[in-house]
Amino acid sequence: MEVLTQAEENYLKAVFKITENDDKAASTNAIAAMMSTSAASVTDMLKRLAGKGLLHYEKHRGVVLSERGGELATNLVRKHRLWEVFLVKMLDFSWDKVHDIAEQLEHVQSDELVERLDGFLDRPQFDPHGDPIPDANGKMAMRKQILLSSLDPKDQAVLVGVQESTNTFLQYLDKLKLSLGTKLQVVERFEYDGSMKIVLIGGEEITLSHKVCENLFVQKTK
Amino acid sequence: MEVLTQAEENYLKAVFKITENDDKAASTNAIAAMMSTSAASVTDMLKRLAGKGLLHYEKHRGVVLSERGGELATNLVRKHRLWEVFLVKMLDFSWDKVHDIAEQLEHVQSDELVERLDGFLDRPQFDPHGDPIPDANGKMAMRKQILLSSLDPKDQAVLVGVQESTNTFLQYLDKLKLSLGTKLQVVERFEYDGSMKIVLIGGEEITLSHKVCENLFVQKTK
DNA sequence: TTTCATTTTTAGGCTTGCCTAAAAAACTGT
DNA sequence: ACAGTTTTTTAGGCAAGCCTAAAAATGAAA
Ligand SMILES: [Mn+2]
Ligand SMILES: [Mn+2]
Ligand SMILES: [Mn+2]
Ligand SMILES: [Mn+2]
Repeated sequence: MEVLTQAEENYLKAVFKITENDDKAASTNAIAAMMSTSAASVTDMLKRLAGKGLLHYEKHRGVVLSERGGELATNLVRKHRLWEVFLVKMLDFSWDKVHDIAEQLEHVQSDELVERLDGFLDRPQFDPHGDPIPDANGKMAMRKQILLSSLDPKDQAVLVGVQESTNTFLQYLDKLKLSLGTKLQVVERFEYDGSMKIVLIGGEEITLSHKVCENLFVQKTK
Repeated sequence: MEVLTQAEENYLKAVFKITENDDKAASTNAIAAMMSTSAASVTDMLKRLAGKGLLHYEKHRGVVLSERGGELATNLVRKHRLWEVFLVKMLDFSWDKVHDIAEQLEHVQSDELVERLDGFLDRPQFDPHGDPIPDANGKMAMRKQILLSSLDPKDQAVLVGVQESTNTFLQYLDKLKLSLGTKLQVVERFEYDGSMKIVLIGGEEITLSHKVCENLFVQKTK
C-alpha cells in the first residue's frame, strides 16, 4: 500500500472532485484554482502522480485518475466525511466548522482507525452536509435528490443536502433555521429573478434568492 | 499563535521528553537518537527553532526549551494523550496500538477540537499507559507512584503506570493479565537476580524479571 | 599537557513542493 | 489561415528537511 504525502493526497482529491460529475479530464487551471496554487506547481505534481501510476497525464490534455488513484481519492473522501460526522455528532461542532478540521484529519494513516470510527458512528451514509459517505469498498448510497429551484408552488419537500458548503452559506442557512431534515412547502415562485417564497413546516415563511435555491438539494414528499 | 510544521513539533516534543526528568540540556545526539535521524539534521533544526525563540541553543552545549517552547511541547503531549484515551475508550483499541496513531493525530491544529475532545472524554487525568495528561493550562496531576521493584514481600499495591510503553512490553503485560488497575501482592523477592514472585489479587501467581519490575509503576495499598 | 575518542558542527547535496517569468501549445474569431 | 488570447509547460529559483563526509570542538586519559 503506497504512502502518499498530504500534498499528493490533496491533489488526488481535487482531481477526483473535478472529474466526478462530468467525465471530462481535469484541466491544469481547474486544479490550480481548486487548490489555490499556481498552474506551474500543478503541472509539476501531475507529472509526479502520473509517474506513480495514480493518474493519466497527457500534455495539454488534462488528467483523469487511474483506477488506483480513484480508489485512494474515494478513501480520502470517506475519511473526510466520517470525521465530519464525528465532529458534529460526537463533539457537537456546528456544520460550518468541521470542514477545515476534517481536511487535516483525513490524512491520518490507519485503516483500522477508519474502520473503528465508522463502526463507532454506526456506519453513517451521509455527512453533515448531506454528502454520501463511500463504504469500505468505495460504494456510496445514491439518493434521488433535486434542486429546490426545480420545485413548483404547492410542492412539499425535505432538505437533504447543500450543493455548496462554504461557511457563509451554511451560516446563512442557520440564520434562516434551515437545516438538513427541515420540511418545507413552496408558496410562490417569482419568475422575474427566480427567487421563491417557501414556508417551513411548523415555522415561518421565508423568501430565498435563486442562488440559494440552486444550492439546496431536496426530496419531494408530495 | 505561531504555526509549526510537524517536524518542528516533533523536535520540540523530543527535547521536552529528554529534559523533563533531569534538568540538564538535551544533547544533539540524544535528540538524534530519539528521532532516529542524523546529528547533522538535528543541529540544522535546533538553529531554526532557536531562531523562532522556542529553545535556547548554544553551540556544543545542548538545548533547553524556552518558556514558549515548553508551552507548545506540553500542549502536544496533552493532545497526544487525549487522543490515546479516545482511541482506547471510544474506539476500543488496545493500549499497544494507539501510540503511532496518536503520533499523527497530535499534529491536527484546532484548539477547539482539543477542548471539545477533552470534554467528550470527561477530562481524563491519565492516558492508557498511566501517564498524566496536562490540562489546558499545562498543569498535570502528580501521583506518588513507586517502582514495583522497590516493594517488599507482603506489600500490596495497584498497577498505575508503565515506565516504558513499547509494543512488545505492553503485549507481554497483556499476556500476563497485568493491566492498569490490577491489584497485586508481593510474595517473594529473589535477591540473586532481582526478580519477584507476585500474586494478582483474585488471579494467578507470576514471576517477573527485574527489568519488568523496574518498568512498572504502582501505588501501595497496604 | 598532549593525545585520542567522542560529540557536534559545517559543507555540500538531494527531494518535495512551492514560486515567477518566459516559452510553447491550443483554442477562437474573423 | 492566421492573429490574438488563453492555457499549459518549461526554466530557474527558493525553503524545509533530510542525508553523508569532513572539519572542528570537547572532554577523558595518559
Ligand atoms: Mn486535506
Ligand atoms: Mn462535508
Ligand atoms: Mn508526531
Ligand atoms: Mn501514552
